[in-house]
Amino acid sequence: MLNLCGALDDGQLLELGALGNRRRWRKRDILFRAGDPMSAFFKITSGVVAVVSRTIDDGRRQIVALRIAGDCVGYLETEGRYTFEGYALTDVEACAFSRRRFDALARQYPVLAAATVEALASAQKQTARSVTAIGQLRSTERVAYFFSDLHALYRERFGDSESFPLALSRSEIASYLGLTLETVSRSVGKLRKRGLIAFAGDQVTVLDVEALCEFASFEP
Amino acid sequence: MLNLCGALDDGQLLELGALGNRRRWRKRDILFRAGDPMSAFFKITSGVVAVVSRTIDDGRRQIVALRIAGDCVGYLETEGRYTFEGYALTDVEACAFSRRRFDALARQYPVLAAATVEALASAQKQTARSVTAIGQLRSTERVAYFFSDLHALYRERFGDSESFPLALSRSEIASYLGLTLETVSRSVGKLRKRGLIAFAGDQVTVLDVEALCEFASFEP
DNA sequence: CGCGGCATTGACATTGATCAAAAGCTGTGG
DNA sequence: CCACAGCTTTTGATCAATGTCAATGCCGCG
Repeated sequence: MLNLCGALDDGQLLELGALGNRRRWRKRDILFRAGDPMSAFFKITSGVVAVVSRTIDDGRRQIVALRIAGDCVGYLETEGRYTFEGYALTDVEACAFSRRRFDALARQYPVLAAATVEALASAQKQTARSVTAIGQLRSTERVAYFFSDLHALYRERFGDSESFPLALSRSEIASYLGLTLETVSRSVGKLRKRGLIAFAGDQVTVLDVEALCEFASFEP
Repeated sequence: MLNLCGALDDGQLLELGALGNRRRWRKRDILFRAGDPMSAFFKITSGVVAVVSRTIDDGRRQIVALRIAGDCVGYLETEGRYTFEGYALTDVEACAFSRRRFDALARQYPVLAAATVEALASAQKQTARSVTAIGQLRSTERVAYFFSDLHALYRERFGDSESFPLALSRSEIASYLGLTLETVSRSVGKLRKRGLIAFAGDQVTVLDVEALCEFASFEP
């Protein structure tokens, strides 16, 4: 739940790096479970991780955020336990950092603390956008939002390709948007017919960002 | 978008206090507008403020968070401008703090930085709960969630009364939950008939928190 | 007393969920 | 290389939940 990319890649990264511990997971693995005692958080090196909330009794689950290479996950904690679940949507590589030691370091280096604040603030903005989309948009608008969102995420991280791998199944998209997989499927169809997005294997191409945002009646 | 209650009430609060500047707003006033150049954020002394998102072109608005006495609002910023709007749901009193000076101070006092992280993390958890509620629950469950949520908020801040003032109109509740005011009205009716909540003037009483949460199929 | 704002209630329309079936795809083993 | 099993996706036919529109009721305030 945190992306330390910016200011963290500074001098003291070495010291920090010393406590990073690379690990791997396969698609569908769980990086950490909500309620498990937390010791480390993770900085993703490759792959996509879903932050999922299980605050509802019955099976229902909500994907609260998507994290890709460069982002951190598993930072949020309640009473020493993970607040959410980290679920690998693809094969994933990440560095594990001891939260305790990280906090100690952050007390020494204000830059690090500032980066943490920055990362949390950005996560907060993102989640707030999601609430807005889910609360206010109708199904196809939501799906349009989803693609423009993902597009922006990849663009910000990896520059200007209009294509990126769609790591989520229909049903995963559904539980990110609060819809059913059938509705998602139909909506995706509509967007494709309108020539806003296109598929090639597991790659999505956003053909017209402007139109996509406008369709979602969402600001970019 | 931040609640500095905890660690902030420490020694250096004096220094900080020196830059706090008390102000008042009437119900329905706007504390700050999304997109306006940001200079200060606010620590609420009394009243209730809605953080509202206007990322959608047409009129639709989503209340992204509720903030009461003790919380901070207006901390989130994008390119030097407020990300969201702060809207007074009641008459409000708050202290304005210069963001610039606050940041400078946070660089000196690690405790302050830590408190900021803490506050943002807590806001993030709260918003994630909201996404989950809005994405997964049906109308009456959502309304139940709303009351249990508000109940918890007041309880955490002001101790153990089961009653608190309902600062929001049906239509405001609606735009917090992504529903229409009519649906909210009907759902409130149902909850009242079931004896889970009761009204007396502008005061709500939660008669049975357990049952309320269970009804929302939401963990407390 | 009557007006203006909010809340409630009702009738009806629409969206999206649900249930069910068919169509693609992928990998495995004959 | 083909056939088939086990997926996910697409498509279709209903149905229920919620939005929409409209009327009425309630209450405080001028």
